[in-house]
Amino acid sequence: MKKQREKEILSLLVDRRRIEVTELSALLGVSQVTIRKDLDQLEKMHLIRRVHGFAELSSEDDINSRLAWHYEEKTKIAEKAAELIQDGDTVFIENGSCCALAALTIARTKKNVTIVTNSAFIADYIRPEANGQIVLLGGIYQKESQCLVGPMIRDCIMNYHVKYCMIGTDGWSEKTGFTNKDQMRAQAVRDMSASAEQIVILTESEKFNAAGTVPLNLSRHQVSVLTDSEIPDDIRKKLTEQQIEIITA
Amino acid sequence: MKKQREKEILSLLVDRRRIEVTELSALLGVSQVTIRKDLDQLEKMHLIRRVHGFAELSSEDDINSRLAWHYEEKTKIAEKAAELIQDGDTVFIENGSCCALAALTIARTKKNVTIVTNSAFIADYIRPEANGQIVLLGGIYQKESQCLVGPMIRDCIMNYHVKYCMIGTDGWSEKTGFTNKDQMRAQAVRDMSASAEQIVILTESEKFNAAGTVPLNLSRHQVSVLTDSEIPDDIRKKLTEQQIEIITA
DNA sequence: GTATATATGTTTCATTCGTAACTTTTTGGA
DNA sequence: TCCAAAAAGTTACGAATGAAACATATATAC
Repeated sequence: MKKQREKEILSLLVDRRRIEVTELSALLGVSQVTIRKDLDQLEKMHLIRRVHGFAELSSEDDINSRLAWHYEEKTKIAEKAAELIQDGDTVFIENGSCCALAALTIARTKKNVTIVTNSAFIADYIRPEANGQIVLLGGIYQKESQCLVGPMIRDCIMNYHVKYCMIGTDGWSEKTGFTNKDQMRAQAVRDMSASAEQIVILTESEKFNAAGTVPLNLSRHQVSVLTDSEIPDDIRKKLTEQQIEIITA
Repeated sequence: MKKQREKEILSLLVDRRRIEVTELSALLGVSQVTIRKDLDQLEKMHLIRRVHGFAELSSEDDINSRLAWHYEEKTKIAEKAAELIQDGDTVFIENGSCCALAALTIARTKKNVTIVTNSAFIADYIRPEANGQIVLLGGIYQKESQCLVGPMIRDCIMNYHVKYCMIGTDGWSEKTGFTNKDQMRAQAVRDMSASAEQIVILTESEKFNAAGTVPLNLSRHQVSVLTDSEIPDDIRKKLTEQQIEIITA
């Protein structure tokens, strides 16, 4: 299968954080030159960083390194998300690795789409590819996540009303619904959602295993979940009972 | 003199964009290893990028590469700018290479300073060093300059009122005053200035040689210029006649 | 003034790097 | 089914790299 080896390299890196070129070459049974070409590719996609003799994941809690985890599923989810968008649309995209990939896919495949986001990471990430407008919402800059939070978000978002707001999550449970790690970011999500007709949650099915700490409380909105096909049937059933639409990529 | 050689490397790079390690070594009469150590240093400062066998400036119209040009003067100007700020202050900083250095210097040397900026570049640039808060103003994201413009800036800035607003410029003449290349960014400067008591323009004296295309029209504000000591006497005189204070670094 | 540390620069060497030319595998028509 | 073009992988090699051990200059303390 195409790119199979690149995925293996990624999952090895997710485990080990740092591997020598020589070791990769031995492990995967191909020449070092081949490995280097793969690594060059992965570096172009910002998934890894190269140093003399090694390859390593970008940096600890960077979105880039989170992208390496379950990259294939995320790619599929992002492609499906892009299908929701038409040329010329405006869409809200919140912070998170799935969202970043979705934004990139939209920027690459659609024409003249305005992407409104509270993520400085995403703005920079799609910068080289975007042909439409990028709008960054103002706020307090969270240094680790590179996203913007705080009351300014609400002031900024009032200038817009859109159909789709794409958001990430770090967990789910039947009681809490979708969750998040951070109060400030959760509030940013709510503020952005308030000016959108429909919330689309982008997440790998694995996240359904456990809930995070801060419930997003999105119950008043029309919510869809866009996830991979591995989502278990029982969870699928529970989500449907809660009037949440499920789209699988 | 300390770091003399690094400066020479920089100015060579500004001319040529791309030089081999071997050539640098021959030109400056030191070993390749020494050159490599210098280049490692410069890369740490984000002034250059290294590729196998070469060193090159970051990328064409990136702020990083503009930093390499007159780096020494800019450093001095940035240090002087930082002296204006006290621990705990809030300061506006606009986009531009001098401003980026000033923001970095403030972040490094002051405690708990809130930096409010319309430059996503600066937010990211000072991210690792900042101990205080960074606030990014919302707006349309200009892809090349990574700064934010448009009417949203005004909405965001209304939440603040500060003493100093630090801005860059690309030129000056007696008739136009300070200028800029871009209407949108000029308006962002005006909007930010409106909530500040004093405008501080950070610029190398070289910029006084010619005016750009878009006048900033700052005449209603108290304006200071922070520049290097090479500013010619006649210009110094003209600025003083226009009630513009001159601070030399 | 001398000794001790610290920064700067050099030499050497095994290892890694990118490029080019060549081989194998996949792909997509006729 | 077969063939040509494109993609993926390999081999080979000179040049560039980082690390370590050593040398020299500069600063700091006593």
